[in-house]
Amino acid sequence: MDSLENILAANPLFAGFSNQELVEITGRAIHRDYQNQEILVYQEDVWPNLFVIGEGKIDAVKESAEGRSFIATSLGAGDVFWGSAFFIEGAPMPVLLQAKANTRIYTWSRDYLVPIIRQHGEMSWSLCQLMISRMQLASTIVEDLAFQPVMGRLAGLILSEFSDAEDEFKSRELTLEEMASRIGTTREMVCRHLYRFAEKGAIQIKRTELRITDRGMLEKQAGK
Amino acid sequence: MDSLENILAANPLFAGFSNQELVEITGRAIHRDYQNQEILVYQEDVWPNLFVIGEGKIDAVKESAEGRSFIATSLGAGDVFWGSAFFIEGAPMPVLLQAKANTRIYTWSRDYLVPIIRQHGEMSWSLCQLMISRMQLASTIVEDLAFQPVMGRLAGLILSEFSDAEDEFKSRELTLEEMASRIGTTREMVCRHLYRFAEKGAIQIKRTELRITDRGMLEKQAGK
DNA sequence: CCTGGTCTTTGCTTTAAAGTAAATTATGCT
DNA sequence: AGCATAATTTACTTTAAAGCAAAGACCAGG
Repeated sequence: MDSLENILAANPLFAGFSNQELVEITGRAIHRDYQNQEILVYQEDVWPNLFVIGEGKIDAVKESAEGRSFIATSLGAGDVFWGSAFFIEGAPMPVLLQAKANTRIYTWSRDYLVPIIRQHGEMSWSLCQLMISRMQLASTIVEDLAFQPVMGRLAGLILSEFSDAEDEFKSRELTLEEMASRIGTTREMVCRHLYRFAEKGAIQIKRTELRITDRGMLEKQAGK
Repeated sequence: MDSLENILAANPLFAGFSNQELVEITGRAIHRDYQNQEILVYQEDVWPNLFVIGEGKIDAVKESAEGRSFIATSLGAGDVFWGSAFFIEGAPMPVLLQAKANTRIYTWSRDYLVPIIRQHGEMSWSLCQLMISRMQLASTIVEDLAFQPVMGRLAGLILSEFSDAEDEFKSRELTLEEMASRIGTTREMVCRHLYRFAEKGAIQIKRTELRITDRGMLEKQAGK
């Protein structure tokens, strides 16, 4: 595991600070550890903190009243995230945050960090840039949900998860359920479409492994 | 029409500036006028500007290769928007911007405005807050597309567009096509579901007017 | 007042997606 | 190794959404 100092030094968000300031900020961070599957914050909670991931993995998940879930994004070591209430008082979390591995995060409260950010134009600016890139992610999700049928979204998912599995079978790291949650459908649909892709020769599948045999076909399906 | 000075004075984004600075910034704005339906910027374009709407209305629209379109949001007088490239060099527009009325905007280029923003922590901070609120909008859209069937999304749309039409018929300002674009479906589907709502007693409809008769039923459908 | 164009409405057909249930195969644990 | 549990696969059914076509209503302009 990397030290917090090294993590911040590598993060553009903290690039504008002097060493001394960084030491101070580092000292004020509160670290918390989570087990795999543990929930950090629930959707709709008002959570006025910003954090950076030391190690592990966190999924940002939307859950419906009926129990379906949609994984909006996954965050990993070095990534920065926040509760909406960090920026806007009383604003609720639009997603639930759940650890997908043993995870350590370093958090700062709104009360401590916001005054520092407001003084440092550079840091606010970097935050703006980070938000723009997140926005682009969200934008892609909307596009896919609005225009692409399940098959197209699944093709995109396969390409992003198994792009290094063109020459050899690669273990399916995601369960059907998880794949379904990433593209907004059910595990049965994912399974059926996987086999449909296999029939058409785009992929080969075993029960626990997958391999891309015709990337072009998948790209066409994904509308790229 | 309001003067640009008044518009900026009312906008939290420019709250941190002195009168003198505001005069300078106002002087550097370039105004442009658009006819109804005219397109300001195309999706995927690299457009490094920020603007405020003086008057009129602008829709942010996603278009699919097959010709379907999805209206992500509508902006009106006083609203601030930007091209992604204003923040991140080379970043393409995630949406197309189209005037939905005769519209005047005041724009600033990245080259002029970004250095000013980076120096003013307050302005960057306000931008962060604005982005968070936009993100929450996007978040709601994803939630609706992922979890709500067309009927639920339509119920939500009716509630937001006709909330002041509980006692009397209100002219349908949006065409079926436009409603469809806002919830990601087709005009025929919108029409059918409108009549289904009418059958159940949630609304009353004439060809060009609409009236809510059972708000509770719509809210339940919309999942609120 | 007629006419062409746009918008709305409706019926009918097709397709995609989802729900249900059950069999099969892996996995982890004792 | 054996057993309980979780994940995958498949068949079958139901439902939602979309596509297509045509009829009706309205509007603007000649």
